[in-house]
Amino acid sequence: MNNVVLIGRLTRDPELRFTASGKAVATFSVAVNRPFSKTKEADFFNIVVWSKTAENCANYLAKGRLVGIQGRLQSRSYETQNGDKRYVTEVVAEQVEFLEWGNRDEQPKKKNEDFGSIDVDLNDFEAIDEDEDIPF
Amino acid sequence: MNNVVLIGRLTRDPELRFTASGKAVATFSVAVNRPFSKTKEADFFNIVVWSKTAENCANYLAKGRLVGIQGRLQSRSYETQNGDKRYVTEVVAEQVEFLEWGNRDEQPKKKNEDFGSIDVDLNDFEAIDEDEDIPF
Amino acid sequence: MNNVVLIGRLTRDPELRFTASGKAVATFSVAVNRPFSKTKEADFFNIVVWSKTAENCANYLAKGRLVGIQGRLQSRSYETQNGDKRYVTEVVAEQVEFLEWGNRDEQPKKKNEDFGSIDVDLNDFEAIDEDEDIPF
Amino acid sequence: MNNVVLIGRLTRDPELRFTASGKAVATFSVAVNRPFSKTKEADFFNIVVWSKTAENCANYLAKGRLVGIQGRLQSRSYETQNGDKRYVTEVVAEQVEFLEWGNRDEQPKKKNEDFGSIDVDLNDFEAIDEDEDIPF
DNA sequence: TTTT
DNA sequence: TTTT
Repeated sequence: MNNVVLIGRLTRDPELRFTASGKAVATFSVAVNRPFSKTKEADFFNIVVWSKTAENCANYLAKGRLVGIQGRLQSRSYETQNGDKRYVTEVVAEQVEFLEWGNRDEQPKKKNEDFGSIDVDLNDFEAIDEDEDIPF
Repeated sequence: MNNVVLIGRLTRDPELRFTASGKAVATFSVAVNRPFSKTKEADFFNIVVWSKTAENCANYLAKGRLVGIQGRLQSRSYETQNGDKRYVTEVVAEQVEFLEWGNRDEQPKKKNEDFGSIDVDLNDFEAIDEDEDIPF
Repeated sequence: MNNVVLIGRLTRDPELRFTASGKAVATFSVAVNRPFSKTKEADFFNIVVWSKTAENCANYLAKGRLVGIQGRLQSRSYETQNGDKRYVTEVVAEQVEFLEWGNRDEQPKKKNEDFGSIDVDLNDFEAIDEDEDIPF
Repeated sequence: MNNVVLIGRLTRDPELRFTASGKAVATFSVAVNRPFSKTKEADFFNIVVWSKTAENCANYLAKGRLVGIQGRLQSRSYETQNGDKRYVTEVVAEQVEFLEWGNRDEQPKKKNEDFGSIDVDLNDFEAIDEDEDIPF
């Protein structure tokens, strides 16, 4: 059991990359406001999204937009340039719900819905080699 | 909205510390097995628990025990010895459910229940200064 | 462990009532759109909120508004007029996040935030007698 | 966004049925203990599981076993014999984690693991016609 | 720097 | 190294 739900705003535009095997991966960071604390304002989390959802995020999301995210927590380690190990915890999104549509050119087509949900395409999800490295 | 649920096993005994103001904080790490991946076996997360729940965890949990955790994700930064900033993401547990009781001396009193739940005491929770630093 | 997170729209204005002991309870229903199904469009759930949060919901929410809800599932039984038992499942909200502010007179004071979070006041929460009957 | 996590015990053995198109569906009920209430002891929820997971539940679970469930809430209506509409809320499990293995003949094969996870087979999941009626 |  |  490993389940995370967040509602927050993108702190920057999503970045889209591709794995060696051609699988799309989008990454972005999200600011989640804290309800009970006035002095420290938000928590910031790195989000990883795969496949079709990754492309949808890259196409339709932008800095500042409000999203709902459901997924799982993942721990990952990597080596720094100086050769020491670093550990990071990130959220692998299975579902990204757009809670605000843009008013820019990247406006989504489905414009008469006031909010929509861009979910994992299970076909893609199934094809994911979860052990394939994230290309960053 | 910031909600996490995990089921996993402690990778070490909990450590109990106290803030300057005397508030108890327990920390431990949990290994959560991945269902869909055979090659990479588990994710590891740091858990922070406050107040009465912290003491209960310190008293009754031990390395290897299975727990259910409900809480929220938190991002925190600190300075290394060399002065550079490091960012960590951890889980602040609001509820810790014991899914396995020990068979050691630290056996819980309520021994004829086969599983129990040690939840945040709201009295304590309320008293928490969430901006108070974790003492580590 | 009993945890629910929903994002949906109110299907009607919240109703505010009070228990015999004077505790506020708000109830409303929420429509949650299904991502994977085109033919059946939404699921509908009854939400129960207590205390200060109940009053906030009654004051600031209205039919059609988008909210994020975090809470727990509850099963409850009651007797019909004809004396047979009926079972219902509802969501007891611990946190209600306003994802859309109204543009009516019930506009919230904190008007320069574009979304806010109205959480359980732990003081009140603590005071709740969870076995007290919901007045309906 | 529609996400539920429960930990509880089966109140009866799972029942396995098949839809007209041959899709497996298992149903069972789960008792979830309440942490904050002494007088009312548990909430009871109906669980629906599809496909391969349904068969795994039918084969390996039994009354009394402890499980972790992750899924989504679903509302459904049906007609009684007398022709009036009844509404039910149930949990459609996407993941069922066995937190206790049986010591009966239906012992799982993977016996040297002390707990395991039987997840939705995405292949099956994908094939589900979510609008197909549950056969009860 | 990890659990079973 | 952050959103509104």
